Amino acid sequence: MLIKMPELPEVETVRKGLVHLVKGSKIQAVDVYWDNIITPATEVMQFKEQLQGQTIQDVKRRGKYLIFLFDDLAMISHLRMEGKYEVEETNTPLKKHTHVVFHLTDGRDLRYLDVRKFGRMQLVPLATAMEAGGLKNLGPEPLPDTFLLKDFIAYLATRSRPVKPLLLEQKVVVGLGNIYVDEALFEAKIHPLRPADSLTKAEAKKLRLAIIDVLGRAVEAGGTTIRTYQNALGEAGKFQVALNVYGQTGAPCPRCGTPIEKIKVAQRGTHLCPHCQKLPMKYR
DNA sequence: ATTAATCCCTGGAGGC
DNA sequence: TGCCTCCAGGGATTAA
Repeated sequence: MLIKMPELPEVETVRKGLVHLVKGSKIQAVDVYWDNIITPATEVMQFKEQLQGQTIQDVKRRGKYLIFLFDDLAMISHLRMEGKYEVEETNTPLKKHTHVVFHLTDGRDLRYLDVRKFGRMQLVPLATAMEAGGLKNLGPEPLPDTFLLKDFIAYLATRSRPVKPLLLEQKVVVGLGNIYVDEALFEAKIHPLRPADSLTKAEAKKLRLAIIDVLGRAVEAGGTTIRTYQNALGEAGKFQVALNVYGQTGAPCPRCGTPIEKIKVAQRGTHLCPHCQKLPMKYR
């Protein structure tokens, strides 16, 4: 099973690679080949002009977002499904699906590639960079000290919608994508369609630990298996984490042997074990 | 205010 | 082989 989309663990690996390769580099000029990558797309000119002469002071991460800190402003970048960064000598031919090129003053380019063109970049003020744009209203990072059980329980109690789409909102906690949310719900033995406010405290406790565990293990794997920072940053699919349910339709559940089922939940493919993750009749 | 639906995109898979 | 249709999905936006 190849993991294609950059989840939080890969974004963190990309961030480290960017720091390693382009921190301290100065932008000479920017080329944009697909305006909709830039938010708002009507301000591509300003985007190019404002970045000219700026030095990359640091690269941060919040949830699945990257935040480039420059001298006078910041850039929020989301890779969405298939976005990736590469560093190449500026005379190297552009690969297909290259949409934004940051020409650096040292003869290299930082290039953004994205087959689906779903990724986005947005310039924001430096002072409020970590709360701007899509970073507004984000939930806590999926760590024991920031993702607190009491807050999780309180949040769940206020929502009646199914727990899976709630977790994908990035509001109760950040970092879960369609893959790891299925894995976390399986680990906690909770059906994706369970109304959030129907979870017991014991279930919330298990689910919180499962989320922290699944993403934490993936971060570790993502940090160890991407081989090089030489030029390809965050080339997707390099890390392998044992997936129990995602993409395992029909395969035996690792816990009980029941065939894994695939259903639709809020327009998303959803994998689960019908024996381990039971849904009471009243919620069907 | 909450929640569901729509949209953005392309490549790959499956049908014929 | 080639053409067609359908599907995948994060999050912003729009509708209900």
